[in-house]
Amino acid sequence: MATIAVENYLKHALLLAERSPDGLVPMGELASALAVVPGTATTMVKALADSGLVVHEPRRGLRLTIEGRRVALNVLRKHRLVETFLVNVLKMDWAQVHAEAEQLEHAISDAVLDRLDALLGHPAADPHGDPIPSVEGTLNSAVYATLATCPTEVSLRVVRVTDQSADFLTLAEAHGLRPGAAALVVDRNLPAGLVTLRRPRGKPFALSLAAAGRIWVAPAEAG
Amino acid sequence: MATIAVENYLKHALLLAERSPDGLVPMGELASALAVVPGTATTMVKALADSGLVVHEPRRGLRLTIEGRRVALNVLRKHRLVETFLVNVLKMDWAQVHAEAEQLEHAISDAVLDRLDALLGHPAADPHGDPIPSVEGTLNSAVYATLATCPTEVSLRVVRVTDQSADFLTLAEAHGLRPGAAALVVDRNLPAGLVTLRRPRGKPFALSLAAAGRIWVAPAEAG
DNA sequence: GCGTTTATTTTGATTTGTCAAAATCTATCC
DNA sequence: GGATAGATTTTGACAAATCAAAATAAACGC
Repeated sequence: MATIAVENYLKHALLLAERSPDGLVPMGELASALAVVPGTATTMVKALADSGLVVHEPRRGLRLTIEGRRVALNVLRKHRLVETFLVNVLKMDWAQVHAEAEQLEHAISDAVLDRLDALLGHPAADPHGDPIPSVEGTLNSAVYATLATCPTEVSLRVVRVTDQSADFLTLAEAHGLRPGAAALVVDRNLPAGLVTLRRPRGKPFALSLAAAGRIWVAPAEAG
Repeated sequence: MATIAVENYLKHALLLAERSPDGLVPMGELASALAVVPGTATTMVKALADSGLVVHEPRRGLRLTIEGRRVALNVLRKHRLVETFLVNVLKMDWAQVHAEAEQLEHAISDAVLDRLDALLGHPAADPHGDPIPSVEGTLNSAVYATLATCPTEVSLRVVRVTDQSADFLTLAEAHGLRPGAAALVVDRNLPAGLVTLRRPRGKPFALSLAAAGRIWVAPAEAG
């Protein structure tokens, strides 16, 4: 079995690879995602390469192998199903559950995972809207517009909030910006870096462009 | 926070201390409970003593300090509540859940623990009948008779099955010997090392004295 | 009471994952 | 085309947890 450290390296490598067009993950990015100095990442990546979980391209970065990706998806599936369980069943605050799931994702067996998945009704996404990898190992990575890029004055539905920090999630919650929520961009002021939003029956409020870019949306009528 | 290894040492020290009249746990017993070579246990116990979690009495054994006992009870509470959750909510096999809980007990936070406890209705014992320590840190350690020691031809109720091995639990399950089940000792043949039992509307069957000694019982009418 | 058995402790080595800091590439910029 | 800034790798060290095997202490038997 992969150790906790190995699972974490692979999980973060997957998340970074998904956001890179060619699947190549630079060492430095991996190191800072893991809060580790670059040299540590190099050492570990070489060990992972020896185990056939990644391919190390010296001075360029790393790529997950099929096997490495399989392990990473399994960890990510555990993480997101655990988050869903914590929010939907234990009624915990969605701003806290990321930290909890960081621990539990390494302790939960595949057998428990399957039961949990069934209990939750095989959800497609976690409470933040992050897609849950299927048992077969596919990850829905559809790309949506964000509040920073979508058309204005059009009815929207929040589909995903891509920030795990408790502070940001608490802020989003305070404005009702959870996946499924309806919203509308009233105005976007690029020079000022501000986006003005309105929720049904709510007052308009502003968000920074950076924050708006972390909230993914779809047209209100879409499934 | 205590590491996983530290939590395991303390948990096993507590379980062994409970079964020792003076609370002194010999090194060898601790080492074999942890499946570790004796020298390793010595090294670790000295480190635990430096942290104030145990008192090391050289060549005699160790004792938990108040603080060590507090940590151990917290781990044990997590273990047993997790087992209860796995059986009662996820409907897992009671023979498997011990192994699952061994991992989860180190990954679950106190916040999750509290929610779980509430969800389960603050149970007093896990599916094996092992008492669940309270949040305040008290452990009900009432001593019961076992099928190896109780009177014969008297109606009984199983209260606890003190063996974590999957094989033993599967056997007990096959005979319906779960906590709460009614049973009666038909005969006890000490020279042969055999106990003959009967369950309501069931055929008599035999168990070894060793196995019978792991099944705790109370008179049927008792609460 | 003295030797033998048994438990415990010591010693030296190993594995895993980490950091600090020096060395080494690579890309780019006039 | 050579200096330089940036990222990456190397090197040496360390902490945690472990094992193997030698050394030591305690208990027991007769």
